[in-house]
Amino acid sequence: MKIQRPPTAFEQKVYAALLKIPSGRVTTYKLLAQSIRCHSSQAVGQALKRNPSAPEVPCHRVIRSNLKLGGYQGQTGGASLQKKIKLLKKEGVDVDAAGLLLNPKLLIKISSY
DNA sequence: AGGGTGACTGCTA
DNA sequence: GTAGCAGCCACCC
Repeated sequence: MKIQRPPTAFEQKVYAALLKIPSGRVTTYKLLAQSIRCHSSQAVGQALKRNPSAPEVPCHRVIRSNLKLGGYQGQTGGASLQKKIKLLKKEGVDVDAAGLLLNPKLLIKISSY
């Protein structure tokens, strides 16, 4: 079991950007990183993985650049992924059973300015 | 202060 | 389409 740490300024930035994503829309780790002035998508992934505000932050709206879902609830595939898929479909995002985004037009760029 | 890890991305074979 | 390698930033021990 991993201990929880207070969210850093960077993480809070990531969560703030995440909350800007409207319902029925999704974004990639990279776009999210750029919106917060970060040139690394991996750092964003770390923040989401450490995401202490699980359901408060719509981390399920973030997918990989290959149009496939990344992970969910600290896992990179498994039952949690299926849950994520269901959630996205519920919001109007069509995704394949494998986690592939069937409608890339739903991808948006966040504007923090 | 130093080293390793990761819910990533891009290019090449 | 799949597989391997390198680059990248922030976090953790």
